Parts: sequence; C-alpha cells; structure tokens
Amino acid sequence: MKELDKKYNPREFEDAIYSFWCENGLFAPPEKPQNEHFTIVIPPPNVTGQLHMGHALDETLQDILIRFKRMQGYDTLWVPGTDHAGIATQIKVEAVLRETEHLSRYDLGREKFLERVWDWKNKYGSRIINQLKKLGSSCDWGRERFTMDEGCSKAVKETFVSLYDKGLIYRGHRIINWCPQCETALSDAEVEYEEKDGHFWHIRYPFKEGGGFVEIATTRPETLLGDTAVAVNPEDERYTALVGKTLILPLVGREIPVIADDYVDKDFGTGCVKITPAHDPNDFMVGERHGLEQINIMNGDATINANGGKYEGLDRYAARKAVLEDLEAGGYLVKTEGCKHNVGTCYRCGTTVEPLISDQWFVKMAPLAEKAIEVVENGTIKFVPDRFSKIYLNWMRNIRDWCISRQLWWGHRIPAFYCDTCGEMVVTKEDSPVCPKCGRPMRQDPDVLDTWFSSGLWPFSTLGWPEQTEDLKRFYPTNVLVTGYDIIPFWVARMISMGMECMGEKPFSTVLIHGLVRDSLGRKMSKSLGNGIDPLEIIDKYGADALRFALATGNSPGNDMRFSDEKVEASRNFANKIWNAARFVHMNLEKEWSTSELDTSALETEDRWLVSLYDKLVAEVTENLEKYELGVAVQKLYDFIWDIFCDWYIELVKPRLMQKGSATGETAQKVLTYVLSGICKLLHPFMPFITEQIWQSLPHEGVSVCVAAWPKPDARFDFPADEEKMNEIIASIRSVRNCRAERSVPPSRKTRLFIKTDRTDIFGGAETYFKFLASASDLEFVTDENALPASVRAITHAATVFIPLGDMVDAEAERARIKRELEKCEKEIETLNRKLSNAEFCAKAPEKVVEAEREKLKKQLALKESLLAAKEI
RNA sequence: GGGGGUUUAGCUCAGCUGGGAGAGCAUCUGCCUUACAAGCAGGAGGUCACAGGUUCGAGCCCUGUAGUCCCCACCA
Repeated sequence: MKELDKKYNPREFEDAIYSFWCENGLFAPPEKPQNEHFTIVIPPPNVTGQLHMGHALDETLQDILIRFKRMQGYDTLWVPGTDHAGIATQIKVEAVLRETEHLSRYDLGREKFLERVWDWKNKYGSRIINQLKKLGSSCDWGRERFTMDEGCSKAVKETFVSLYDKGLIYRGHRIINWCPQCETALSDAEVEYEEKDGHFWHIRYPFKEGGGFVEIATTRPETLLGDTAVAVNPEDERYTALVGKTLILPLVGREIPVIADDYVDKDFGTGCVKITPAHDPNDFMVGERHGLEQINIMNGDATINANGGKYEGLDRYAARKAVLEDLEAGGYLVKTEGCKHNVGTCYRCGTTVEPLISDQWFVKMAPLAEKAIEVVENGTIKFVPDRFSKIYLNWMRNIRDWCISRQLWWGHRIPAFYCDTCGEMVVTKEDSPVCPKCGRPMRQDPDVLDTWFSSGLWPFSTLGWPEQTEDLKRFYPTNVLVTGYDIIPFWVARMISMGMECMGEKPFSTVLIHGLVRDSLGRKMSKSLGNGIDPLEIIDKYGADALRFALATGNSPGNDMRFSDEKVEASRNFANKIWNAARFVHMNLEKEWSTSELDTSALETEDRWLVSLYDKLVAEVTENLEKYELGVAVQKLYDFIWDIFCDWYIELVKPRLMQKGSATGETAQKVLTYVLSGICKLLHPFMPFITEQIWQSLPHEGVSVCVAAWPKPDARFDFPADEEKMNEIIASIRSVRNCRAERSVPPSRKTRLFIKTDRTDIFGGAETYFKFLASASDLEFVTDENALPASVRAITHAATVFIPLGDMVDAEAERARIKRELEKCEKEIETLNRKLSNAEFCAKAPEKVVEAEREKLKKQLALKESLLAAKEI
C-alpha cells in the first residue's frame, strides 16, 4: 500500500501515473483481440502542436468512453493516424506560415515547400501528443499500425478513380468561390458570410437605338466589364416591352441584350439586373439558360485581365474606383446609396472571396447522399443527441455538388493526367502514365484535393483500405465518433457518404455530438479576441483531473458550455475532498481488507444503508454511461461521494473506528475500503489520475484501476429497510441541528436529548449517532414529556426530540414556530387528501404513484399528531 | 427565406420515457467538531419567458407569441 501525501497535489503524481500506465502497456490494444471490441474514430493530431480547449473536450469525452469500455472488458481501440493531408494539417500549416512569415510558398518550389511542411509536422506533431498525455488521453498515438501516409494516398486514389469511373466526379466549368489571397478555390462550406457596409451604385445602360436607358443597381460595379446582358422579370409590366432590345454597355461599348428571367425580383432595386455570368453564381445560371457569353475579367489574384480593356492590371478595388470615376464622367452614374450586404470571406484568411468561373473538379453529391440519408433515417447511424440527425438530414437533403480541387501546394494531388501533345486526359491510379493515344508522357493535374476528401475516408483508410486487411475486417464499422456540431457538414457527412460508397457500410454506429467551449462570457474562443484558454495552463494550476471533470460536468450533450476557472476550481475541490476521504480511510485501516468482496452478514445499519445506496449508484452510473449521459453520471458520482460517503457515512462510522480492534470497527474498515475502491473505479473515466493514485494506495488486485473490472450491481446489497431506517435517523438529526442552528448554539455546547417515539425499531440503537452528529451528550427515551425541562422540539413524523436548552427556550417563540409548522403540515395534508379523494387520480395514475401519495399522507398525519401534542405545552 | 437551439435561484447551468423544482458559485448565520477552511452545520432566494391546449396530474407533450443565439441559403 502506497502512502498518500497530506495535501492533494496533482502535479506531484499525475506525470508519474501516466508513465506507469505506458510502462505497463495499459493503452496498447491487444494484438489478438479476445473480446468484443469498442472502437472510436478520432481526428489526427493538429500539426502545429497546439492543444486547444475544443480539442481537449473531444479528447476527454473520447477517453471517458474508452476507459469505461475497457473496464467493462471490451478490447478498446482508438483509430487515429497521422495524415499528412489530414484535417487540421493543411489549415494549420498555412496559419503557421502566415504567422511566422518564415517562408512563403511563392519563394519555394513545390518539393521544397512540402519538405518544409513535413518538417513542421515532425517537429510539432509530437508535441500535441505530449500535451494530450498531460490530459490523461489513453490513446496510444505511438502505434505505427494506423499511420496513414502511403495508405491514405492509395485510398484517395482508389476513391477518386472509382468515383470518376462511375461518373460521380467530373471536371466542370463552374462558378466557384475563389480566394485571391490563398489563390485557391473554396468549397461552399469554406466561405463565411459577414455583413459589411457597402454601396449600391445605380447605373444607366443606354439603348443602342432610340435613346433612353435602363437603370440597374450593383454593389460590384467593376464586374460591369464582364456583363453580357441585363435581365428583368418576365412578369414585370414596366419592362416587358424592353425585352429583346439591345443596350450598349457603358465604358466597354459591347452590345448586350435585355432578357427576361424569373430569377429577377421585381421588387428589389430597380427591377433590372446586370448579368455577369463569369462572376456571379446566379448570373452564371441565368447565362446558361439564355446561352450568354461568359467573359472572365479577372486573374487569380483579383486583378483585371486583358478582357477588362484599359483597366487591365488594376486590382479589383482600384478597378472599381476607376470604373466609377469613368461612369461618373460619362454621366452613367445616377446615384450612390449606402447599404449593408453579406460578403463572402475566406474562412482561413478572411479575404473577400471572388466568385470566378474556372475549371474545377466536383463530386456529384446527390447520389452519394442518398444512402447517407437512408442510414440516418432508418437509425443505422444514431446521433446523440438525436436532434442533430435533423440538422444532418437537412444539410444532406439540400446538398450541392462539392468542389474538391484546391490550388494549394500540399495535400493529395488529383490523379488526373493531361497529354500536352494531343489533349487527352486520363484519371488513373498509376503514378506516371503515358498517353493512351499518342504514347507520350503525361502531365499531372497540379491541383490537390480538399483536405476533407481524404478525411472523409478516415474510418477505413486508417485501417488499411483498399487492402482487405485484418484490421479492416475486424474493426470496421467502428462504434462511435465524438465531435463538435460545427463539424457535421465538413466531416461527419462526408465520412458517412464515403463509408457507404467505398465500404458499402456505415463508418460508425453512433455520433456523439458535443457543443463548443466558450469563454466565461459566452464568446467563442478566438485568437483575435485573445480569450482562448490554454488547457495546459489549467492543468498546471488545477490538475488534469479537475479539467477533465469540469469538461464533463454541468452541461448537457450538444449544448455549448462556458468555461471558467471557477468551474475547474470546484472540480479541484471535489478531487481534494476525495483525497482527504481516502486519507481518512487510510489512517483508520488496521489491516489490508479485501476489496473484491464484502461479507454482508456482519454489517451494521449504516453499512447496509451505504452499500445499498452504492449499489444503486453502480446501476445508475453504468446505465447513464451506456446512454452517453456523461453529465448525469458525473453528477450522481459527485453527490454520492460528497454527501453520502463523506458527509454522512464517514461521520456515522467514526465512533466505531475509534474502537480499535473491535469487530464493528473492522467491519467499518471493510466497508470503507470496499466502497472507496468502488468509487475509484466508477470515477476513473472522469478522473483517471487521482482514482489510480488512491486505488493503488488501497488494498487491490491487479496492476491498475484502468483494467479493474467495472463494478456490477449486487443483489446482496439490497437493503431497503435499512435505507428507510437511516433516512429517518438522518432526518431527525437534521431537525435537531436545525433547531440548534436557528438559535446559534455552537456545536461545542453539548446537551442531553430526550426522544419520544413509537419507532423504537428505528431509534433503538441510535444514541451514538445523536451523540456524534447532533451534539448530544446523551439520548434518553421518554414517554411523558411533561416531566422534561423546558425544551426546543425537533419534530419529524417518526420522532420528537427534546432539546433542553435552558434559558434559550422561549415558550412563546416555540409555540409560534410549531404553529407555523403545523399550518404547513395541514396544508400538505389537505392537498394530499384532495388528490387521493380524486377518483380519477386513483383510477388512472399508476399504482406506485398512488401508493407513494398514501405513504406521504400517512407520514404527514403522524407529523401532525406530534405537532399537535407539542402545541399544547 | 429554410432549419435548429435556448428562456428554470443574483450568476453559470442540470432536471433521464409527464407523478410535489436541483447543483456549483455568490450571499447570510454559526463553527478551526483530530480526513478535508480547497472544509463542516444551517438558512434565505424560483408564477420553471408569456398565452392557450392535452392530461387525474405539465418545467417536461401540443399550438401560438415574445426575447435571444447558432447553422444554412441569400437580394443584383
């Protein structure tokens, strides 16, 4: 048995405990799984090596589940990996580059650049692993079995080629969101809309013949250079006569038609819309319908190209200024009004995105979504909480094609090859194919895939797919995915779609969704606000257990949680409480008692009361964890440990422990050991370090609490009569304490107590309880209170306790107090009577409920009798 | 415009399939009672946003209203 330090100081032992787990191989999955397995799929470590609160939350919830399942006897397995093109990787690498400005991709060739990126990864990728260790993560990151690298490339190629062959991937001429800063296409999901102040410029477009003009309004006047039509609503009577006429585009001189299209809202602006098919998604569709020319006026860096005539080379904003000046000079500009409008910005760099027409690769999502919708609709995949399935389905049913090509220099390259000689294009898994037509070498598409494309393959590419590996056969589908709701469209939806497509089966059964961690004011944590909290600082200050506990407690699944030091402090205080309870148990143990079983025959009332409650706790906590109700489980543990175990049981049992060497003392020691050991097990998923430390300090079997058997409910511990008995005694003690506290009697002033009760079966042996817990010097049973000195009465339905407080007793005040209590009691009785005399209630309510009400009434009547008796003094 | 949260004690939030409202923090009173002042004992504090409905019974289910937050789409 280890000693416990006097003070709870997590820094003293958490690292050592972690090393102990690693040295004993407690996290390694069994090479040859024997039992049912529990598999959890998790994202790769973040390449910048920064652990943030969101990641800490993911990790904590995952680890709670894993530890719980491992103790239940499952072979548990994390499915992690280190993906070069992984989820956070690309984003973060870019952020790192921008922040440090140490290197720019413009200065380096692709190979050199990637080399540097891998350096970053190797340098920082391991840092996060060390940080996660501090948090207690039992993910065995070191295993090579699930490292992606090559495997992922294979999986990506396999998927891409197969989807292409099925016609689900196509190369298209489309309007995409283009970030001029990153010089890459963005998917719809990567664009964030911000409301910004802008202007609405009204511009006249003159007719070619017959004078006159139409007036349009625009927020982006520079795109005028690419206009190829003006559209009106076909039902707009103001303009029907104009449809088919020809306009002269100001500044450019191009002849453009007036067309009619439903897209135009009659009541917005002037009712006339300039159509720029190459620079606006809606205009693009209008253009398609009307066969309009698409004129691209912009380069990748948002400067005007040769199609912009004299404006060529100007940046988009400079061009806007120049165009406006020229319009003004030419008398085309009618007016300028201020307006607010939503501007799309790049979620990485915040630059305003430019809708551009370009060649990109797309995935046809509708066919992929079908099965992905089906498996959620029919419950094959369950979201917890369930409401997120609605959000998911809503997203999937309105799915649009997914632009997957990115013009970045890292990531998986698109396996498409072009022949510069004859123009042939092939999509193939080969690395350097030759042209099937002319036999010449081909050039690979320079674009890479959206990072979420490879991430969507995660649950099976990490297991070795497309090879039919043993791991894949054994562990696919996985059991559960834990993630925040913000990532449902990016990652969850795509994993499900890809899983159904590639594997023909769901990637996981359950998606456990959690909310976002916000700061104490409810704001999202962000770098610009500087309100991010570093989990490592918190761990340093309060310990990893406190942080984990705080993250798991006090919020319901899927709801955002506010993070504050106070919350962690409360958790730390709880840990401290357990620590001290353990120390107390320790200093009272005379022998090493078995923790594996408890002889129920020697138990005293309070022992039976405790183990009975403990047994209920075991059943409930297990059930809550099975249902992913982590917060509820944590709350029950907290209440039991603090209130039941510490505040009542330990206090109740102190007198017995003082009788060294006695049978009753030994029994108490056994119960303390047994229940404390059980608490360690139940609490271990939430507070792994302290529970291990305490468990190790107690008599124990096995190497670690990590692999101790999860407690099971035990019918031998069912003692309802003793529960009832103790509850009555506790109620009476509370009542006595209450009376004393009301009069500010200090605990040091002991008094004799007299008790009048019919329930000697309950209070028969209760003297010691009252002596120790109700400041009694003595407890005497009486039948006639008239012989007693002036007393305050602590009345419960089961007993009346007389507290002779001498001159502190004010008969007048006593009568008033008892009168108040009597009134309250009579009111209760009235309500209960009314309820019970309601025939419908008795007929329709469940028998259990009716019985409970009758029981309440009985107690209230007994209480009333005692109060009446007391009133007559 | 579409979808989804949320509204419960001064603050932050729990409240499981409907059966007499809870916790932490804060506050007030009394205590260093030999595990713990990071503590102990006790108290005060709520028309569960509002209005209807279903039900023997509603914080919980249904309808509507209001406040608030988020996601998606988006007006040139």
